[in-house]
Amino acid sequence: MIYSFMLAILVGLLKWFQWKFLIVDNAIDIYIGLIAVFFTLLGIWIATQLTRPRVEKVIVEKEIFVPITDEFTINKTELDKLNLTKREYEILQLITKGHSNADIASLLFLSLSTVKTHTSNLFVKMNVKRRTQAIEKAKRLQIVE
Amino acid sequence: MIYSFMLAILVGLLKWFQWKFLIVDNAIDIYIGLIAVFFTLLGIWIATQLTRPRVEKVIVEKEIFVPITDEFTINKTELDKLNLTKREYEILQLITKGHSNADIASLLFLSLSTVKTHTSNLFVKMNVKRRTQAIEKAKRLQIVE
DNA sequence: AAGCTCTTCATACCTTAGTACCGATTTTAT
DNA sequence: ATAAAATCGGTACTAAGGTATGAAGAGCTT
Repeated sequence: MIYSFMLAILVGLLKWFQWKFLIVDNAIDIYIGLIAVFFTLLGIWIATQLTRPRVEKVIVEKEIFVPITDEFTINKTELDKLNLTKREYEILQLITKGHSNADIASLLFLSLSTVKTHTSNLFVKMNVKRRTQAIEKAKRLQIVE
Repeated sequence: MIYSFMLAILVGLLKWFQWKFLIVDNAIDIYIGLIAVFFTLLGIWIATQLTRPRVEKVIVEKEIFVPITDEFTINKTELDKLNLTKREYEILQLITKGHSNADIASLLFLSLSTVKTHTSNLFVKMNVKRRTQAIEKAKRLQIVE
């Protein structure tokens, strides 16, 4: 639309210049020059309108120091050394969470006797005498969270 | 330089056009139109040459994982909340290391009774029922190492 | 000086933890 | 298939943990 409008102006200008050079024949160079300048500017204007601004992206890396997420990973080596059974390890985990033997019996649907048997065997394997020592050792060896 | 070269072409063209319209007087509109189109294109070309691409800096955050300096710092806020006495806190620390009441009595040169009194008061303040729960809570609140 | 908290210790009582020893299934590995 | 390990459960006993209550001295504040 803008361009067609420009063409309209162009036509008008042509008529005007045509009339002009009939009057002043020698001034034709000047008019042509003016046309040249005008259309050059028009071209520049069109170009700036049509061409999207060329954007050159320069990627700048900004270093951000992030503390390693304190993901707990069990020390499998140490855990294997202890040679605990599934049940024993399960019970150890509950012990470290502060559960009593009675609690554990309820949680695992076992009798108190069974839990006591497991804990006793567990302590022998861990080479500790009390559950509090088991907790301390388990946390130190990183075999529980 | 390019522009002066263009002006040279322009001068040449003017002479050519001037000569042309002397020969074919009626064709002036066409020549003017050609001039318009040419200089429009010239303007567009100049514009594309002149406009430098805008440089846009894109800052990309690069995460660098830094191992947590595992310097343990006690959570003073949580510790203050509990309002423990020196002795109680001292005993709590020994409990978390797996010591029995008898051990603690020996270590602190106290009677077993005294240790029991302290632990009992400690558990009330910590709102727990057993030493294992105290351990779990103390570690969770990071008030002991 | 009176009041407060902290500390120490004691007795009595109850609960939980832990050991020892046993028997019985069920899994797992050879 | 057989042996070994793991699981489950029980009784009886001892050890340790925990509660309740009281008492007394030390140190601090008002």
